[in-house]
Amino acid sequence: MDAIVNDKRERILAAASDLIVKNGLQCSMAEIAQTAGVATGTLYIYFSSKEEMVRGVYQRLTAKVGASLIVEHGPDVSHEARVRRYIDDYIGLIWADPARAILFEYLSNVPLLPPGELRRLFAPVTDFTAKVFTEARAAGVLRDFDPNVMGAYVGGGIRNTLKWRRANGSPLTEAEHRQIAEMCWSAIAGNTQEQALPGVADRQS
Amino acid sequence: MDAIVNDKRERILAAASDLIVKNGLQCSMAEIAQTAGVATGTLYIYFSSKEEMVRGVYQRLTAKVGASLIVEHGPDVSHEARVRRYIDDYIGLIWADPARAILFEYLSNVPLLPPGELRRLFAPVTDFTAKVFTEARAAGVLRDFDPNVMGAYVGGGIRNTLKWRRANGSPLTEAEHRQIAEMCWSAIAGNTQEQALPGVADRQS
DNA sequence: CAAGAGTGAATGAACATTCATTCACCTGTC
DNA sequence: GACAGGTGAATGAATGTTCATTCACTCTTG
Repeated sequence: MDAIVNDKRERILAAASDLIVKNGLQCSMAEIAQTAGVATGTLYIYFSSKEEMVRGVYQRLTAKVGASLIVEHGPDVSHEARVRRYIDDYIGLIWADPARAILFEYLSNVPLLPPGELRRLFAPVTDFTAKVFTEARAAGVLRDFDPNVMGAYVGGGIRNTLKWRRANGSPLTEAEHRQIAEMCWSAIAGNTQEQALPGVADRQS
Repeated sequence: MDAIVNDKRERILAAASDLIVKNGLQCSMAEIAQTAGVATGTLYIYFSSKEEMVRGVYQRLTAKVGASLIVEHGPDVSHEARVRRYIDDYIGLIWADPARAILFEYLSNVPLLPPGELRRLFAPVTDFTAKVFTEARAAGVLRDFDPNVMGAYVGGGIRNTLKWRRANGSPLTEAEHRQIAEMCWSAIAGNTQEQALPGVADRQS
């Protein structure tokens, strides 16, 4: 019962996601229903309108992003390691599923969803990012810039780099992954030269 | 005669740009025509279809971007200065006109314009970026990464940072501008340590 | 210079199509 | 048989595109 309800809702959102990636928001409700294997009218049982269904698609997306980025850190994990972990997870997340990345980029720039609403739906992720960056900054690990600015810079850089890279068709090598992470870290790392920590992996020439 | 023709085409593209920013690609041809002060049928004199008109809008955009970023450098301008100038121009360009930035971001992610076509239309700008970065890298000023990767990273970082920043409503201070430029430079600057400048404030934890 | 003929950009009402939304009717379950 | 979830054809509004018509302007001719 409840499982079926959720299953249908999930299938509708998955179908809508696919078609939005392919054709944008002009994809028809009939096509979405057909892809999901339900009748047109069923869409309106789960969502009051197309616009609200799109909101559901975006929300589903933020949930997955949050699941990939938000992690609990034990007290033994250094701030630098937390930030580096965040960067790695972000790169992995964006590269792992091209369709998801395209959908995210598209919906984030569509006039239908105003910026204020996007920020509200995305709050769990941005809050986590702000927390990690703020604490790292307080520990002197990051620059003395606004943590939100640093978060936005790193995220935008990663997404745009991988978007360009995706067009190439070839897989992302481990070396490239490391290069991008290095750019991210250099952009926001604090000026305090404590990188000469004993035991911590140091950057090769 | 010719001036009038260009004037009308220009007015149509300007109207379309405005309405796309406001309502996305669903804006109607009738509305665009009305905003431009012409009849509906006139649109089809200058463009064979709505899709081609959108292409025209994007092309008009790339022309403006190119005009802001592409500069001739004399032989006395150092490679570092060229890259820093590029970063500054990019920040200025994106911040100067919010509507233009939104339009650019939206059209760059719309399924109607496939990535291959976007790259083709944007080639003059990316070619210039690649040239500046490639030469700077050859001079040892930049990291030994793919110049296109570095260009994409910096551009994406700037655009996303300013997009987030724009939502705040407050103007961009000179200090913020410098901070963003610093993140860009640090991300791509070569490892050759000529930045060990004396007098730089460093805070030790 | 005057007048007639020609040109093609501009127009906007009409057309065909597409599409979000609705609702009368199923179908399985208790 | 009552009820809830599900269905898909019907509907009416919206929209991209067309095209017969207008008209300001230019060219030709007497």
